Amino acid sequence: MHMADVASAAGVAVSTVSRALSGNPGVSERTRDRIRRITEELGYVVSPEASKLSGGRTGRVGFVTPTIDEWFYASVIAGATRVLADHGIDVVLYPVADSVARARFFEELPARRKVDAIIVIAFPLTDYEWERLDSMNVHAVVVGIVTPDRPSVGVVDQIVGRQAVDHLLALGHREIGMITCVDPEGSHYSSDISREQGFRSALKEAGVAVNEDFVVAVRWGIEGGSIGMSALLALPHTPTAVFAFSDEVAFGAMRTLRRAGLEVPNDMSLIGVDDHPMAESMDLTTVAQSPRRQGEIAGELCVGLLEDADPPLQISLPTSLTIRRSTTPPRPGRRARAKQPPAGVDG
Amino acid sequence: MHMADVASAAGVAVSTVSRALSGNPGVSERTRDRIRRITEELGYVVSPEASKLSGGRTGRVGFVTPTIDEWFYASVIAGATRVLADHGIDVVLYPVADSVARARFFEELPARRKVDAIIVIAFPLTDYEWERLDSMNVHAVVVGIVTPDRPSVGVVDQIVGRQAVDHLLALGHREIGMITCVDPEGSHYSSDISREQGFRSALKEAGVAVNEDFVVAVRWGIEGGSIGMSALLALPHTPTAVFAFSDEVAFGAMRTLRRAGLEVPNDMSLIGVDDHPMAESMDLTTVAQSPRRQGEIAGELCVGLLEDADPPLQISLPTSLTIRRSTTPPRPGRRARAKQPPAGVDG
DNA sequence: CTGTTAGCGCGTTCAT
DNA sequence: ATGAACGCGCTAACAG
Repeated sequence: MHMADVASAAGVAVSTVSRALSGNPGVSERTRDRIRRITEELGYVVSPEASKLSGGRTGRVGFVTPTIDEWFYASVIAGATRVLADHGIDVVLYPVADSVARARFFEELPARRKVDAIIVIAFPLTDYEWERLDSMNVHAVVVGIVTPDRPSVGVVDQIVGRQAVDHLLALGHREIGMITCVDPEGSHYSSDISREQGFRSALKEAGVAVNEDFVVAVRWGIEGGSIGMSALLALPHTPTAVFAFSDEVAFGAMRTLRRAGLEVPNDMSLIGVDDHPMAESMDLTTVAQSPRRQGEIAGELCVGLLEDADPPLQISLPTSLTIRRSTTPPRPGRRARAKQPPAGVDG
Repeated sequence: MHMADVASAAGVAVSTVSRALSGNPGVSERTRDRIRRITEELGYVVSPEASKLSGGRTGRVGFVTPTIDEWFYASVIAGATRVLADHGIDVVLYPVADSVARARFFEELPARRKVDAIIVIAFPLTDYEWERLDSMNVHAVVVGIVTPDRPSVGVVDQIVGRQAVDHLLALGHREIGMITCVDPEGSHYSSDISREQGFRSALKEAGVAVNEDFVVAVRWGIEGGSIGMSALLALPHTPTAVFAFSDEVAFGAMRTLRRAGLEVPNDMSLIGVDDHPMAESMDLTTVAQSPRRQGEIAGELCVGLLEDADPPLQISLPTSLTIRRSTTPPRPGRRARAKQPPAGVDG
């Protein structure tokens, strides 16, 4: 079943069919409709390969992402995929889980010649990596981090940190800790640095000195959060409130607190970032963002770029403080102190 | 930069370059190595479009999946993507979130001519849908549900139900409820039916009659679980233990219990399915499965099929009971009874 | 508005 | 072991 079959069935030339199907001008509406109908009846579809080969687009957008199965990344991909699907664009996945895969991706560029655009999720590229990406000669957009000079959409992580800390300050907390994240290989996500900056500047403006013991860096995730809180509880003097890098980190922190026999928020206030689906169930106060929405906008950005429109280049989305029951004013005289030794896994 | 450039740089014909790069026989190892080196130096990559057009594969596998941003699906995709990437195969996403998108997918078959194989995640296809899929003339594999006559990998949901209920029975429970799931449009996931079958047959074999009031069907997810538990608590006579369709459903159920002032497991034992990343933190007893592993195997199945190997067709993976602190023997005389009215959202 | 023609870049015969 | 030539199915330029 080729375009020629449709052409002869319609009694026209292939070029007419091509024009009709691609939506290009130069065909009468009558002919176009007839050809569409016949195409339908015959169940014919244009071969994307042949189409691309002779000058068209690939109709594909590639996603470079650290993981697929974590909430943030999955949500971004889901949002973008929905939007792109509406435009008939397929999404191809290029996971770069660790530094080896990452180096390999930018070295070999497996997406070369396979996509019309690349979307990079939430990790900062080195100059070399940008150079490689640019060498592909396709559009590139960053989602999750607003990036200067690049089409990008994300939240402003300094503000995220401020919102969280301002809330704790407003409640009366002065001894505030932070559990931030580094990736297993020691590099940074960029959001970690920015959120910590927000944390520090909010405290500074409030005239509160940062106790460096209160800032711990762990591996991202529930387990990391659990370990981070264990470290804080081991301090001779503990904070009365903790800002966790993300909700999942906060969940881990909650686990450690619970297993230590401590109550949130009475013994310790806790605030996260994301508004993860579980946050409501856990009564976790958080700075909400919508990765799904970010993905959708990234998709729209891509579509705009591909259509040679000139869409706005840097889009920053607002985040909002969502107050639940994990934060409360500090209780004078009450201070977190493990009532039971933390379980082994938390140490 | 085309194959011709590599050919002239190497002083050979394009056909030789083609053979060398595609790994086909008919080239001396010396020549092949030299061509490879030059290809590398020039940064040349074969055009997948042109390659496919003249008889090759697309090098792509499509995923038909209800969602991308839920843990189970995301994990399957992540597992498969990793395996397929090792074989140089790209993954393309075809989300079918609702019945409209689903009907449209099988009607228009947007994946036609774009992939070498299709992987369907965890939903049962109708005869018509299979017919459409088969009309694409590519391999199709099902993951999540072991499917007769089709290459598939999954767990046996009847056994899942049995494992859960047997555990509750062994603890001494006799009044056991189940929160199962239907999709928002009333159709079934297949796993729901099978797990309920397991639930019923386990009870039957133990000589315990099923109290039909104890079986409630809700929409999948945390919210659904919350509503399901509210329904059970509203009963004049409540179960002492509940089997939730999945961990996320169980999390919702836990929320309702907590907000009703009830304790798990003392007032109610609760068991889920999956071993979701949050299950450990929530101390949830569960029947563990590994969607990631299922995805990996689905990927391997695909690779085998594409390489004309004949891999095993139906692969069922074991599930294992993971006992945590959400299940305990029933307390005689103690029975779940809301101590506070459930919060509005839970009603 | 429609038909004809010439590539798009590569795999694959068939020769050599 | 290597080269030449054809065709994969389509789009774009040109001709009518």
